[in-house]
Order: sequence, then C-alpha cells, then structure tokens
Amino acid sequence: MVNKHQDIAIWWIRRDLRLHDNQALTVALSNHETIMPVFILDDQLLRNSNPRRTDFLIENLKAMDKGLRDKGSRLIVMRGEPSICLQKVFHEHNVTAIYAEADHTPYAMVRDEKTANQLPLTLTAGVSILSPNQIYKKDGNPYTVFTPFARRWKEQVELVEIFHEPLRLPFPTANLVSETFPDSSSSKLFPAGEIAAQERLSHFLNNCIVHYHKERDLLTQDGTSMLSPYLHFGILSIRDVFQQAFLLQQAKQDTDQHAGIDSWINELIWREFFMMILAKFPHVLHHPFRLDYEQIPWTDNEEHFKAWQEGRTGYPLVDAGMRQLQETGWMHNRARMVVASFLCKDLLINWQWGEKWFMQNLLDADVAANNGGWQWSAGTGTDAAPYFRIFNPVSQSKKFDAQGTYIYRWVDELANVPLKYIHTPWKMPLDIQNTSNCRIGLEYSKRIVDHTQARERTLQAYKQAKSINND
DNA sequence: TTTTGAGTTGTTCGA
DNA sequence: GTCGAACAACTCAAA
Repeated sequence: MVNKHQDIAIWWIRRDLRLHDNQALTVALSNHETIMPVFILDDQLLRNSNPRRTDFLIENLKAMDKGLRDKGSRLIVMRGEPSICLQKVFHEHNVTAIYAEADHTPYAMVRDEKTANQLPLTLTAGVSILSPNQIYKKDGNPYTVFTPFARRWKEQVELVEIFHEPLRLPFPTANLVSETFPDSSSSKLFPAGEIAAQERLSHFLNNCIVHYHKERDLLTQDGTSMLSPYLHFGILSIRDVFQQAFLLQQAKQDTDQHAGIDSWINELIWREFFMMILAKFPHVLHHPFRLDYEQIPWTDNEEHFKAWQEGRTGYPLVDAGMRQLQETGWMHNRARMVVASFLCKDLLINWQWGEKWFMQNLLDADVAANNGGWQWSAGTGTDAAPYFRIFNPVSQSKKFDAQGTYIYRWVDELANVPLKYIHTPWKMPLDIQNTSNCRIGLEYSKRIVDHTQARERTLQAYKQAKSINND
C-alpha cells in the first residue's frame, strides 16, 4: 500500500464528466487522501458555445454533482479564467496537486501549458483510445491518410484495465464555495448523466451495432449510435466504449455480425484520426489542410448562406437536415454530408462558414471531428474526396430516404406533398401544389440553385484553383 | 532512391 | 431498370 498524502488534490474536470473509467480521478485517488472535484466555466469556451450545448453541459454537471454526493463528495463549480481560478483554490487550501485528462486541441494545449507553468498539473490519457502522440509512420512522421493510420492503430491498440468508479470519494473538510448552477433546460433527445449515456450505449450494442454497416446511412432509422454528445464531453469513456464493442465482436460466432461492429469501430478510429490531425497540423483550424486549395473562388453569397442555415434551399433533404440541426442540436451523419456538400459544392460557399455554423449549433460540436469532416466535404483536407465527387441532393434523398420519412418529419410545408414529388417538389404540377397546400415559391422555397449548373460551376472553380497553384 | 499499390461515404453517361 | 466505365491526376506509405 502506497502512503497517501494527507492533503488535497484537485480533480480538474473538463471533458471527462464521468466517474466511471476516469484516469485522472483514479490517479488522483491513488496518490491523495482527499479529492476536490472542480469544474471551471471558462468564458473563453462558453463564448464559442451556444445555449443548447451550454444547457447540455450544465445538465450534465448537475447529474455529476448528484453522482458525487452519493459518494460523499460534491462538485465545485467556478467561473473565470482557469489558471486564475485554480491559483485561487490552490493557495487558499492545502492543495498539493492537480490532475486532469489531457486534451489535444489547440486551445486546451495552451490553457494547460499555462496552468502547468504555475501549478503542479498532472495530465492523464483518456480523451482518446490511443494518444495522438502514439501513432506514427515508419519514417517518424504523422499519418495524413486514414487507411494506413487505421491499420497501424489496430496493430497498436490493446485491451486495458477499465477503472471502476470509486465507492467513496473523500471530500475536503475546508469551507469551499461553489457557484450555483446556471439555469438550464434538459434535452429530450439527449438526457443528461452517465446512466442515461450508458443505457444508450447498451441499447446500441445490444440491438443496432451488428446492422450498423447497413443501416447507418438510412435517414429513417436509428441506425447510428447517437452517442456523439456523450463522447464529446466524456460522459462515456471512449476506451470503455471501444472495449465493449471489441469484446462483443470477439464473442460473436457469426462472422456476418462482424461487419457492423467493424464498421462502427472504424468510425471511432476516424475520431482518433481527426484528433491526431488537429494536434499535428493545427493550421487546419484556419486554413485548408492542403494550402493549394486556399485559392478556391468562393461566392461569399450571404443570402444563400442564410437560406442554407434556415433550411430554405428548396432541396427537401438539405432543408430537413438543417432544420433537424436547428431544432435538436443534432443531425444524422448522412444528412451532415449532404448539407456540407451542398454548401461547398452547390452554393460554392467557403466550408469554414459551415464549420462555424455546425460548431455553433451541434451538441456534439467537436473542433477536431468537425473540422476534419468539413475539410473532407470541401475536398481540401487529408485524404480529400476527389473534386468531381459532388453529391446530388436528389439522388441522395431517393437513396437514403426513399419513403421521404425524414423529410416529412422535418419539413412541415411538405407534409401533404405526395411521395412521388417529395424529393423534387419543384416538379409538382400546379394543381397538386394547390391541393397539397405547398406552392413552390410561396409555402415552400424555390430551389436557390440548379444542381446541374451549380455542379458545373464548382468543377470549373476547383479546376481554376488548381491551375493557379500549378503556375 | 525508386517503384508500386492504393486512396470513406459519388455521379453520370451510354450500352 | 441495370450495369460498368469514366471521371484525373496526384500523393501517400511502405517495400
């Protein structure tokens, strides 16, 4: 038994809002008698958040406080600049160490380095399954292509011990003041707390994951895990989640069922890949990964952008996706690709506008994954889609929402439009427009661009950008 | 150093 | 309606 210090360690909670499999907490507990759980409402981060995501965060902090109280502890919430907040508690109490889960995003790196220069901060792993500093090519450089990265990742990954939540968590006797929780409202779609998150995970692993490869693209089904908000804030432990999926796969005799699990694990590796890309190539935050794509002549059309944001493009699937985002703070992955392709390739609007809108509206907004996804869609990123690969919003609609269920669900104006016209309402004869109470240009928007023409324009624009660079 | 094989998610056209 | 080829060329990763 290691001798523990009779002093206080701060467990600085950031993107690890959980007691289960929490490495920072576990390390703190193994070295110290008394733990002070601290969450800091960082104005710098909150400014870039949005009410819905902030609500989700607050609700989860409340759930966490409740969980802590069951263990004889509680959550200390502070507000302000993190290193200043930490200095304050550090010097007012007998604190000798601070533990936190490392975060490899550019903002977090600066924040933590600043803090570590002033205070004894120990960072643990946990934000990803493997560290972004763990996977390199044979020549020692980071990967920039997904497939070889994934191959290497799978070679290196191994099963590790999962840390159970502590039975009791000794809290300091000191007189500690916490901010009161700001008002917040809860999300129906994403109930707060570890228990709700674990229930969703179990449901997915028990019922959906083996079909994941076939159903994840269908807009009508709950074929996706819908875990992203929980994973972003670390309400679930990513390595626990991975290991459960991995063990499930080993247990399956029927190799038919492996395809779904494989496919989902691959998505987790994409998450790791984009975290690594952002950590190793931070210029992607403000520039294309490939700098030669800086020259694309974007249209900067504010009206088109507004129509896209509000789901008034006249393309039902695009509008359905954008309204799902507005109303719930979440969007189906297939819809994300369709609306992203539409913004970049049909409207020829800078992917960075879309990236920002997603950051401002998604509950799961994650700077690394969001940036990676947008650069992929725009064809400016690592492993970029060939520039001629332009999604057709109508064929995507027919293919992945054949019965129009998703569109009917999110676009009210189209409620009475016959299925025959649901993907292309502009083709409705006038009498049907009248009987379905959906006149194009009145109740429902006219198409703001013609896809065929827009496609040609984009092919030219990308070609031009390329030739400028080759001169 | 050179060579070789490969690269998330698509669309269109024509047989 | 279905199917296969063309769409372009380039860069990456590893041998």
